[in-house]
Amino acid sequence: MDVERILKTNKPIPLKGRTIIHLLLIHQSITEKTAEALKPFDVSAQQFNVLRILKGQNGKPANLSTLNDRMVSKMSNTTRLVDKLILKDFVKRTVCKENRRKIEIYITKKGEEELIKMSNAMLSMEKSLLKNINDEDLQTLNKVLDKFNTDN
Amino acid sequence: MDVERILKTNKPIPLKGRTIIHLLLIHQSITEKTAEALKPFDVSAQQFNVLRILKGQNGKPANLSTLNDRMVSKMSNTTRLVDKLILKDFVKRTVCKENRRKIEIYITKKGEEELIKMSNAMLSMEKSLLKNINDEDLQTLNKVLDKFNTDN
DNA sequence: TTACAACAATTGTATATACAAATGTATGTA
DNA sequence: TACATACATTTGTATATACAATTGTTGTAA
Repeated sequence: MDVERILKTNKPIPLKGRTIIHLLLIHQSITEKTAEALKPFDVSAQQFNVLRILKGQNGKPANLSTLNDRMVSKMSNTTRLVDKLILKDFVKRTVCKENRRKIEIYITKKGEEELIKMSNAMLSMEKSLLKNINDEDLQTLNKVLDKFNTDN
Repeated sequence: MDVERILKTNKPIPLKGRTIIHLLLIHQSITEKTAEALKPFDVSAQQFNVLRILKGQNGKPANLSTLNDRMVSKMSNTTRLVDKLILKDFVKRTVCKENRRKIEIYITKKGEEELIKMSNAMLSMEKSLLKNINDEDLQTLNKVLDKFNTDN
């Protein structure tokens, strides 16, 4: 990942700017590789994420707000995202008895089975992406990333 | 940026996976802050990027393929992206005399003036985002990021 | 009990992006 | 010259995402 080569420039890039660009380029790469890894299962990264969250519920249902809290995406998408997972028979949706405003979403047997395969594909993707980075470097990386100021 | 808190989980996340998620969360943050910084100028991050590339040409025009090489985005968008910049009178587009297949794109005076303001906004955004990270950490970060395996 | 605010999810619409096909131009070659 | 091929950009279409407005439900204060 040689930032200067990718941007096809010969003048040095300021450290802060270079860092940001570097992160954007790596994100680009992660996104592409994720899409590729999940392609055989016909799900998007976000759909995979929803399935993973539902799995983490250990049988308990999650409603849309909960899903949304644990995701990056916006609320309006979550409904349609779940719609697509229902079409694939990966999740079920029912109205919450206690509070009819809420929707409860469960992962199905089929969804769980597919999720296992997806997770394996994702793991080998991650392994490949990080194959040149040892655990010590990863620790260091995470430590620096922790320092990012992500609040406004 | 406490990954576990954001994902609202109490079980530890594997190092590799945590790193990927960490990067995705930071990207999310960069994207949001960038959009916010550029909002007063009514340009998207990609439009800003195009202007910056054109500025870097030092008066020489760039054609669409060149722009595309230096960008992350896909070719089909570049035409429409430039369309929008033309509407704002930030760039000009002419057919190349030597090779009528090619399109030459220049930044306008107005585009350059706005670009300076945009760049300042972006700089202070970057400064704010990285305010807790010193130069040594940034160097370390870049060194580890260099090790990412971004080829297929 | 009614009226109103808050909540949870959905829908509409505009904009952005991705992928494939189409258009117009140039080049090589038989 | 005529043809096929490659090049550079554009267009069409499907899908994704963002933002605002809407629907249906619940809680609560007068």
